[in-house]
Amino acid sequence: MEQRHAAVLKAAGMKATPKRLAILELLEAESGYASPEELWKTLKGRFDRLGLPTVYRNLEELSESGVLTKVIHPNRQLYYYFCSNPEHHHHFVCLSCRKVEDIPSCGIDALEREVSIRNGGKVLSHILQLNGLCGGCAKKGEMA
Amino acid sequence: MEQRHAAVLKAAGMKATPKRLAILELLEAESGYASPEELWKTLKGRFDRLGLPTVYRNLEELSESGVLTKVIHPNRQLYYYFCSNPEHHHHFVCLSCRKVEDIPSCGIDALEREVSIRNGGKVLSHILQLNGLCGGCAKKGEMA
DNA sequence: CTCTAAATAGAAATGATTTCGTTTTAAAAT
DNA sequence: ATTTTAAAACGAAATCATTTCTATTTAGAG
Ligand SMILES: [Mn+2]
Ligand SMILES: [Mn+2]
Ligand SMILES: [Zn+2]
Ligand SMILES: [Zn+2]
Repeated sequence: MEQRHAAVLKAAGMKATPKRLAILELLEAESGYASPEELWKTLKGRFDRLGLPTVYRNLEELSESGVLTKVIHPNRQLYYYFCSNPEHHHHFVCLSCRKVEDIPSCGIDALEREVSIRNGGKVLSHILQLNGLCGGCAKKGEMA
Repeated sequence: MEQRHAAVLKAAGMKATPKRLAILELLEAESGYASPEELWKTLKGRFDRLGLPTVYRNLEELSESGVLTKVIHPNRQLYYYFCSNPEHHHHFVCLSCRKVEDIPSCGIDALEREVSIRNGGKVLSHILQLNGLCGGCAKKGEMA
């Protein structure tokens, strides 16, 4: 499993450092998204030294190379999620327990075409995210 | 036109203050989205006193009552846009000139149903935004 | 016109995120 | 195995967009 992550990092042109591997392992084990500070608090015990800026930097780099996914949260803080699904897809994120579920298909290809054709514009990226309560949390009716 | 905005504010349960009306007029005249500080710099000359926190507060309140639309920007700063289209729809935002164009339809209703049925979750909100370059900017090939 | 809850001012605080100069390290090259 | 070096990490300090707080003003109901 460590090999797998090391290969992913190598493929992304990034050095396979112990801290990066630890971040990936922790995030993969999580069922949901996590904040830089939360990851730092969990991981700093496993290293002699681990700076919060290092966690921020790595999460951002991993997100840019597509290894991690950024979550857009109403509170405007940064959250990241590990998703191994290589297909283009989007996410349903629970605002209560932070679970993330895949949304397999989106009609965005069609929308992109429409924008191009109608206005001559060029779509560089898109954001599609459903926010809500997962099955478990919806039952409990809680907002943690 | 001032009457129209006053009515909108009243309908939203908000007092029609001169500053709120000025914010709405300015944003309606804009073809694109604007930041709180930009609006403040433009408007503070028109009032004896106008605090930046007031602009922030009003933009947020107007956004919460649905009068304005928040733009999700990669630089993580706040931007707001005035859109008078009352139908449910989404936006294509130009990262260069900040123009905003309506996206009339989205397949999100279907996705919401799918999430509910498949996992028993409850979709509380969704984000769909296309980022890119509008027709004009795509031609120029510029990123301001 | 009076009254009051809502809105605003403005200075100060906040705090998540980033920067910077230095030190350490992964991994390529010998 | 050792050397080399560009990348990564440190961590204290800075940044700066956004929010908070208390006193003051005002929109609009009665
Ligand atoms: Mn996924
Ligand atoms: Mn619109
Ligand atoms: Zn949940
Ligand atoms: Zn444009």
